[in-house]
Amino acid sequence: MKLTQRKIYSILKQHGYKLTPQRRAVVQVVTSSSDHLTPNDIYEKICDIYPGTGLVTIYRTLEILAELGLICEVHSGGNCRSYTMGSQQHHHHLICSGCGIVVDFTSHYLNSLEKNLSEESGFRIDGHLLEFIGLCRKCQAVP
Amino acid sequence: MKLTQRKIYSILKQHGYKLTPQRRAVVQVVTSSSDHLTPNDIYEKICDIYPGTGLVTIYRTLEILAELGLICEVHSGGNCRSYTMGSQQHHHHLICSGCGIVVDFTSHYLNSLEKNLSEESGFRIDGHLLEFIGLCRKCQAVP
DNA sequence: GTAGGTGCAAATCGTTTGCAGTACA
DNA sequence: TGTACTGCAAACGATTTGCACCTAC
Repeated sequence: MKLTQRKIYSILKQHGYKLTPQRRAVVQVVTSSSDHLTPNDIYEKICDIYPGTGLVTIYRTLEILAELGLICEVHSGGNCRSYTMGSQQHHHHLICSGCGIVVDFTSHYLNSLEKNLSEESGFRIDGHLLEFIGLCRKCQAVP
Repeated sequence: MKLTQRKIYSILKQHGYKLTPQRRAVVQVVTSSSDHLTPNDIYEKICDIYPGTGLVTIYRTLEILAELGLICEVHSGGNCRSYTMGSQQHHHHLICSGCGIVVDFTSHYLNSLEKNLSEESGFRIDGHLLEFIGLCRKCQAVP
């Protein structure tokens, strides 16, 4: 299930958030890229769409989108966070530390692991974060 | 293979690094804790061992140790990095969003998942990050 | 003796917050 | 109209850098 811009707009509205041009711009940028984007990447791209938008607004919008599960946060090793489109289907990331490319994958392993853990620990598990870091085929070739 | 302090010292020497008391102190702190430590955690612990050591030196020492693969960097979601002894015994965290308690666990699921992923994607996988977020038994009881 | 290591302070980077003005519903 | 949203600037915390002094080898 892929989230269209329209769908995101309506979800935002449903939750009582106003639809400002800045928010539209952020949504547009995020949905139109399959890469993971740092707030700064988004900021730069937004200069073309809706100039004058502040970086602060982008941070605040990303926070909302992440909270609603419309995008997901990626911790790609470095010191800055980045975001990528979230299909509502739970997925995980395989990140290349060389070029930064992100490969999504899903795994049924996690479901059973989560169930076991929950039973053993008594936790009510709400979510998880799984990321693999490595080098993609291309970057392995380049020294 | 478990890394002793002595072994780490000799590896440092082999690579042309000098053995200063500050570096010894960092190694001592890191090897004597099985937890994940932020540079600041280490800084505080070092006050007892070798007071006067600067936070800067800790950063620089950690960088060296990480580069030599003697410790490994952990990105526990938040905005600050932390380090842990690099044993090949990978473990993961189950974190309560209520009280913040952290439960460690290991999983053999991950090994097979990593292997599959590596084969399918062509990535050389160097590490991973797995965290579950939820509510522990106690926090579920308290509204 | 010398190159490498240290500590301080200041710079830097990513992110957050306070606040006054603005615009969506 | 009123509340939520925006943008600026300044605050903030983690990390890095410049530089003069120090110390392990």
